[in-house]
This record gives sequence, structure tokens and C-alpha cells, in this order.
Amino acid sequence: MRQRILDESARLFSQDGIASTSMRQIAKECGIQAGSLYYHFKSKDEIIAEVLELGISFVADAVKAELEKLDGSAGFRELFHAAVLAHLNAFFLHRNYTATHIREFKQAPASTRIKNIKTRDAYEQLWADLFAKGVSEGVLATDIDLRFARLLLLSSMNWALEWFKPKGQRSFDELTVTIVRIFLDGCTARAASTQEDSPAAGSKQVVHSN
Amino acid sequence: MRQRILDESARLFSQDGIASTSMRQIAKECGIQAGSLYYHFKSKDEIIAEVLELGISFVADAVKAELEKLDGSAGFRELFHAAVLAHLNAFFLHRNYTATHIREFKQAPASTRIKNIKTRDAYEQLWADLFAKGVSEGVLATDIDLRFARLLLLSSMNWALEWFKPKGQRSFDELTVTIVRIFLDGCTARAASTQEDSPAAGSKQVVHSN
DNA sequence: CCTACCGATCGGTAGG
DNA sequence: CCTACCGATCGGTAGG
Repeated sequence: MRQRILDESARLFSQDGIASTSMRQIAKECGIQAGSLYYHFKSKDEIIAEVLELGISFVADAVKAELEKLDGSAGFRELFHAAVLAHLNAFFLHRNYTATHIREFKQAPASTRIKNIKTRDAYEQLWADLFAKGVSEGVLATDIDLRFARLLLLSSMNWALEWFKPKGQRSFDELTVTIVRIFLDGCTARAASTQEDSPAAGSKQVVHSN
Repeated sequence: MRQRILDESARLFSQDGIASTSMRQIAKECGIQAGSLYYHFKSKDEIIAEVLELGISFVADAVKAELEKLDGSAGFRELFHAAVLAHLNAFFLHRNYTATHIREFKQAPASTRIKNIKTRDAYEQLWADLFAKGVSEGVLATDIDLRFARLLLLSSMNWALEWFKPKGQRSFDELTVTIVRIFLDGCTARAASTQEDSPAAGSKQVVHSN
């Protein structure tokens, strides 16, 4: 029942917002009485805190696992592609949790945010490390503010939940290809482009700009 | 007083969320009694609707005016740079309104959203037209899903309010240069790059990838 | 623009 | 996990 409460809460939070979701609504969706929620959780804030934490850790864990699976042999482009795909997949798989985290974090009670900050920072650091690898491999430009670049990338991936309607695994691959292409190579047309919309792994993508 | 009510509402909405902001808080910030708000507005929803509408129209009007000022002589790169800068400037100048629009739109009462949709669609169309111009000039690639590209660009600009701390006009110019650079040319290092972090106009930026 | 008030709903608790 | 309830606060209104 505890898991059920979290799932229904995440769904309602992402749909109506934390403040507009009452304990009575959560209870109703779970098929129990409002007072019974306090047998499983001390307070509404405790539910909020747990949903927020899962919203970031689902994604962070998935991306971390994917990178560790590839590390060693893989180059920056392959790792980058895999990280974007893993982020988007986990993001939409646990949509109710991640949407709550993205939309409601700033307005959540301060006490519930504290527990999240460590997880958030660690996840940002994972991307910072990846970008650093891109620089040391000579793939990423050094005359760009890579902190800006990192935040712009994460912003655009996270905000995708407002407009992206996934239709099967293929659509994730396509979105990933587009994001990787734009972020690394830009939208500008090139003479004699040999760009290919290749499969998920994407690591064989032709680098046509140097 | 009407304007004052809107300003304080936008500030509280963007800070705490619409649902967590009570009419009594708004009244207190305006230095009047709660009941007096209903002399100026029929309901809370009417305040919400007006704040949301201003949140999008401030930006749309600014970008539209900037493009019309330049149109005729200007090429795509110059227009694109000017549009991004105008968007960011207006976005942060009216931060309380735009942040409310971005963060709260989906959770606002359905009746308050209807009035916004036309303004939103028109603004999206403005960018779609600009991108079409980029294609017809041969600047933008045709093998990228430009709808994705457009939404990713707007996502990353809008989400900048979560992390970008403007420090004077110069910081807007820098962010604009970074966004334009990444979006058009990507983050990849190029052999013999001659990239310049040039001033606001930016239209003389060297295209070094073809 | 204020005073005084309405019914509804909120998060949470005692006792079982 | 339920019943019955608490004080606080909500959006909104009547009458001035």
C-alpha cells in the first residue's frame, strides 16, 4: 500500500500540483480513508519528499548505470548519445515522479527539498564529468561556456515532457538523435553532409564537421 | 491599484505557486483588505488569467517588434540572434509574469488557459516562420526535425529562469551568444576555429563549418 | 474600498 | 486501517 500511495501521489502531484492535491484525494485514489494515510506516512511533506527524491534518482541511477556499462572502451560521442537516451527513457518511464520533481521542486516545502539537493548535485556532476571527458578528447570546443551548455542541454531534455509524446521506443531514438545532433553539430546546413539517422547506439555516427 | 494587484499576484504566484497563494496574501501585499480585491477582479481566476496572458504577451510582443525592426535587410543569422536576445531580455524583465506562465500554465484552471492558447500559438508560429526563412536561405539543415529543434530551443530559453542569474546587460549578451552558437554550430571543436565572442548584434559571426 | 460573515475544505489527531 | 473530530484557512459575498 505504501508504494500505491506514492504512485497515486506522484500522479496527482504531476497532474494538479502539490498544493492542489489533498490527502483526501490521494486516499480516495488508493481506496482507503484519509486518516489511514497517516499509518504509512507521518505527514503530507513526507510523501512529497519521497516522490521528489524518486523523481531525480530514477533518472540519475539509469544514466549512471548506462555509463558504467560502456566506460572503458567508449569514446565521448558514444557515451554522450547513451547518456541522453538513458535520461529520456528513464524520464518518461517514471513520468509522474520526474514531472513532479521538475515542476514542483522550487515550490515544495524547504524541508523536503534539502534531501534532494545531494542527489541533484551528484547527477549534475555526472554530466560535468562527461563534458570534461569530451574536452580532454578534443571533441568539445573550449571556447564555449560548458556550464551554460550543460544546463541548456538538461533544460531542453527535462522540458521535453511538456511537448514530447512518446510513441514507442523508436520515438525516443529519434528524439535522442536530434538532440545529440543539434547539441554537438548544430542546426546549420553543411556542404556535402553525410548525416545518417542511425539506430539507437548511434556511436557510428559520422562526424562531418572537422 | 489594479496594476499593483497584478504585480503582487505575479510575484507571489511565481514564488509560491498559484494554488498556494491566497487572496488574503495578495491583499496584504497590496495593503488592502481581502474583500476589496473583488472590487477590482471578479475572482481569483480572473487574476490568474490576466497574469498568464501578460506572461506570454510581454515576450511575444518584444520579439515581434525586434524582428519587424530588422526585417527586410537582415539575414537569418542576424534575425535569429536578435530574436533570442529579445526573448531573454523580455523574459527576465517581466520575470514574475513569465515565470508564472511557464511554471503554472499546465496547472491553471482550464478556463484561464483558453485565452492564452491563441497568444501561445501565434508566438510559436513566429519562430516557425523564422526557421522557415533559415531553411529557404540555405542556412538551416533540412535533415533535422525542425519542430523538435524549435521546441528544444524554446525549452532551453524558458528553463533558463531556473538557473540563470542575470548580472547586467552584458550577461544577457553572453548567454545569447552561447545559445546561438550551440544551436547553430554545436559544441564540437573545429579545426582552425576562428569563433569570436562578438558583441550583441552577432550577425558577423564566422560560419566556420562549411 | 472595509467589516463581518458564509459554507467548504484543508492537514492532522485520538481512540479504537 | 477506520470513525469522528479539531482548529485553521480557503474563495467569495452582503451590505455599507
